[in-house]
Amino acid sequence: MLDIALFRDAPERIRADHDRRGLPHDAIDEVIRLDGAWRDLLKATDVLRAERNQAARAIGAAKKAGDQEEMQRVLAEVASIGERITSMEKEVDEALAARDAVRMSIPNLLHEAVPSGADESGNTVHSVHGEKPTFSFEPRTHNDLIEMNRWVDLERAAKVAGSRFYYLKGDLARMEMALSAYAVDFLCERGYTFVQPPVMMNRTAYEGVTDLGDFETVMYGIEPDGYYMTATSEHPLTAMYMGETVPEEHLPLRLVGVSDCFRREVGAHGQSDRGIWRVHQFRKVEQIVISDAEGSWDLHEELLQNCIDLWDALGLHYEVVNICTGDMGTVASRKYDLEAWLPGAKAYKEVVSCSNCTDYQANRLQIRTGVPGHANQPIAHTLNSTAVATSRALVAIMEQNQLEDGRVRVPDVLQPYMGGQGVLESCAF
RNA sequence: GCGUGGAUCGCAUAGCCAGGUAGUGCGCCGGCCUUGAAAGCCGGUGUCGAACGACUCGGGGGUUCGAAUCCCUCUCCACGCGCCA
Repeated sequence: MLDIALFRDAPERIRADHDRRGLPHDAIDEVIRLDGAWRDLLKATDVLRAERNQAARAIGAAKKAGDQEEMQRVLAEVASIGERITSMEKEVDEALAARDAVRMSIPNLLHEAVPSGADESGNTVHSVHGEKPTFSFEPRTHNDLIEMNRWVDLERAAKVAGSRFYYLKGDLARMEMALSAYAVDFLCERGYTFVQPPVMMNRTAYEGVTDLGDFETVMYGIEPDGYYMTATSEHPLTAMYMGETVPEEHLPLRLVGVSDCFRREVGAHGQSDRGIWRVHQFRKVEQIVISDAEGSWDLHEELLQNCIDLWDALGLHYEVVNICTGDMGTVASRKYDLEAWLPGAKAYKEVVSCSNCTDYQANRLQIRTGVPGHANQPIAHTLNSTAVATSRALVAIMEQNQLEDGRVRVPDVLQPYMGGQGVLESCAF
């Protein structure tokens, strides 16, 4: 959510941003109009309340003085004012909610380096890493590999849970744990603090970190308790400091979280999404940074560099993509994706997303930086980046490291986490 | 799950029983004083607002002319009991 002061003092900055995105200005004008209406209503209500407060004080004074007559006179005078205030207050609340409903739909201001483009075809390649692997045989898709090795049981998961769930079995399940542990260790060595967050959040906290539409299409709701399963540890980790001032001596706050992620994936269908590429539950190691405004762009580059070093260490071939205006979404000001090469699918596909949300999330969450206790503390900046989403990283490793017989070579850096095992063997059942 | 006690300004605390301008200490900011600092003294120190003013005592609702204070409800915390990996 953008600072309301931008709408009042510098709406031309928001308009210029909408021009880059190819969006009309209607919503901006609507916010400005609704803000004016809210402020007028609030002012009128304040006048009424001032009247009531004055009367209440007069009654108190008359009572103390023992002047029954004066007390009764003032009482009669303000008899109906309470009801009027109550109904005005309701209007004020509605006016503010109406303003913010539209304000919430307005996306973050884009960084100037974001390339222009209408959709994902406008994304530009930032850099290419590793060598495209070559095979002396026709490489299989991960779907073939998990099936022939019995590493994933989709049918029984569908029986027990539903479609897009899976049992991860044997050596592949073991490598999943190795990946998580390796990525966490990797970031801890770089000064990130390991945090295991709750995987359910309440509605208030969740509204601070995501689009309202996500409640319909992404998150699972837990009734009767009113919790939501987290779609990524970005959400509980970013909301962690909601309503607080992070002391400047702790900045930037570098966190590495690991959690299972739960996504409804409403509307997602298709052959390309078979297997474990797009599923309702997967584990993800996530980088989160809370910083001040000055440091956030350097930290965005740091997050990307961590991903590059981590994925290089896994020995995989991938591209870093600079996301364009038309593919950006609401919250990020700038975003890089890592797209790994899948030899079986013969395509680069998204495995990492690295965003600087600037003050857009922190504004809604009211996360500030500075010295606690001071007035008007600046709003923090929040950044997030995948380190590894293990289900997708497993797909990339399986397809790039596959052997002719269908087994898979374990990346060197993961072998110490698997008792020195060098190759994934198939499951007996 | 049951019971008891709590939640007040950045922190700590008073006010609640008995409704009538949210007080005090610490911290922080500014001023006086000083070569400079400390101490001391004075003022300020939540939100909206140009200002008058309004709002703010965990959240929501109610009673009342008026609620931190009374009533209802929810959340969280502490302690005890019960249950439990």
